[in-house]
Amino acid sequence: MDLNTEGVKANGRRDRETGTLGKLVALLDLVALADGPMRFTDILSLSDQPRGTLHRQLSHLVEEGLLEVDRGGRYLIGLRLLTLASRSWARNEFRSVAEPHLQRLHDVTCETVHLGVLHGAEVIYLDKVEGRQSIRMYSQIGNASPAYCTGVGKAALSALDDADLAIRIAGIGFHPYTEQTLRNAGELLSDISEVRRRGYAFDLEEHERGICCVAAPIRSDDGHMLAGISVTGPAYRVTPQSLQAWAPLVVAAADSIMMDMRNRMGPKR
Amino acid sequence: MDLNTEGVKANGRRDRETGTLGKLVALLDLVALADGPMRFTDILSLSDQPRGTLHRQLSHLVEEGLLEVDRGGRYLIGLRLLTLASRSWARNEFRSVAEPHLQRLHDVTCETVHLGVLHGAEVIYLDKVEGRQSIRMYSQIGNASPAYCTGVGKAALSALDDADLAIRIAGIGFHPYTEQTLRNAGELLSDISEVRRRGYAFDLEEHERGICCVAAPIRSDDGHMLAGISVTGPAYRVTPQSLQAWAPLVVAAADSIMMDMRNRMGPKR
DNA sequence: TATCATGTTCCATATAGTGGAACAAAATTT
DNA sequence: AAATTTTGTTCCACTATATGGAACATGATA
Repeated sequence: MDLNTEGVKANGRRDRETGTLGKLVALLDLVALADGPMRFTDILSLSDQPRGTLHRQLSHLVEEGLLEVDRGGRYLIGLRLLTLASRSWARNEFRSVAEPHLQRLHDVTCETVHLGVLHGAEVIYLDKVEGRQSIRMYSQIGNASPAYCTGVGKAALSALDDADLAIRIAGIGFHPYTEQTLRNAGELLSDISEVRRRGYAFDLEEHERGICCVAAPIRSDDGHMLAGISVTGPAYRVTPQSLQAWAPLVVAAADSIMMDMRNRMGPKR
Repeated sequence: MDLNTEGVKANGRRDRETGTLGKLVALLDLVALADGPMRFTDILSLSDQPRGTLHRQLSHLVEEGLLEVDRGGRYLIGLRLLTLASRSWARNEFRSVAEPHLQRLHDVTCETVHLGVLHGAEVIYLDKVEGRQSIRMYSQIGNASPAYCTGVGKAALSALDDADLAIRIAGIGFHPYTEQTLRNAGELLSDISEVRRRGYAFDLEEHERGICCVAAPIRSDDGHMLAGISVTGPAYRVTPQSLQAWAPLVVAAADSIMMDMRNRMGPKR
């Protein structure tokens, strides 16, 4: 994980777009973040490129399949990205090691189970096992959320040493998603010391109203990668008591995943 | 969809890597296709770049989060791609329109339902609804498969006009995945005329032994995008008779998706 | 038809990528 | 332990590629 702070915001996104690639990726991001296809002029006003330049950049991205153009000449993210990403996901060792454990955790709790990795001060969800009962909700996989208001995020942060923690927390812009959202570094730090003490983290409607979870951290042996798993459910069904009851199970599953990873890594490949 | 054939192979992948971006994307592809993390030298031997150049290219990709380096200095696809791709997936209008129909089809058949779009001569799977009974298999989403040996692919191809069809079929390299795989353009064309006649396609273990499906084509109103849906199951459970019985349902679902798309698109946004 | 907004192409210039070679660091052999 | 090979990183003159202003299209609106 990258500890270099210069030019990198707390959310992990780059600041100064350097080089040809940087500019193109920034464009990709711009289009991906929009909530629909964008017309040339929309992009023009958001990027600060001259028209000729922008036009060529977009053309190149389209040529490579990273962007697509719909019949209205509007740009949207291309399927090539989906293909690239899916391969990486399918072959991700961490994810595949964790999978059976997530499944088991789901079988016991009957609630949604998440696996996420820490990236800067964000959590990126790598996998989830959904409750059969729930309607199929917006797929979380690949989604990046702030670490400070998610169970997985706080669990993962709790596994950092203080120096590293301080660096990552430094640049967080605390956004009050709900009334329960932690409001500043102080609140986050004290929550994290709680998490360290007991070994698991809660998210009690801190990111989204009506959504709660328990989460436990996963340390890779070398501390190079931090992750977490969580059991999540709607507040009307999942009480603090049930979360509390599940905590040991979540911690145990996290530990098992750690063990499996160590064993898998062991026979130096 | 791109009808330009020069420099584009039948499988849809580009031939001549032009420009800075092209070379970098080719590298990404190379790493994504490998079945594990790659060391610098591995990549060096596969790409035909000089060492200095390759090193800088990789560094740039890593800087942008498109690649990552593990503790052993090996390269693998970065999570940034997953995040980008997931956004595109979640906001894909086609996918979201189709979703309830896929779900319904699954509820009736209790087998796996797929949605895929045609891209050149490949099918890219956009969504799937899995059987509860089956173990969670390798996720197909984002995966690209040859059109000529998949139900969705043949269904989508059948919706093309002859000229377009000829162009796409021209460069296909027919690979005999199983004994049932169509072996050449002639076999494919005659199969497709069958599909056109009856309105739906079968895949009887043509791509993977023991896997069968029925599929129906989805035409977007302007013919700009072609897709298909299928109901897939293991041969021991799914007989040709059950496939035959499901065919009208699949066709009906495909038609409904088309209608919904048309309505959604209608109010010119 | 005239006008304005939007999208595309061109080309001299500046910039960023290139690749050979030299350097550094491990891993392996002697 | 020294020598050798294999692997990874840095440097810099050179050149391919991206840049961006302006001119050219296209299409929508008045």
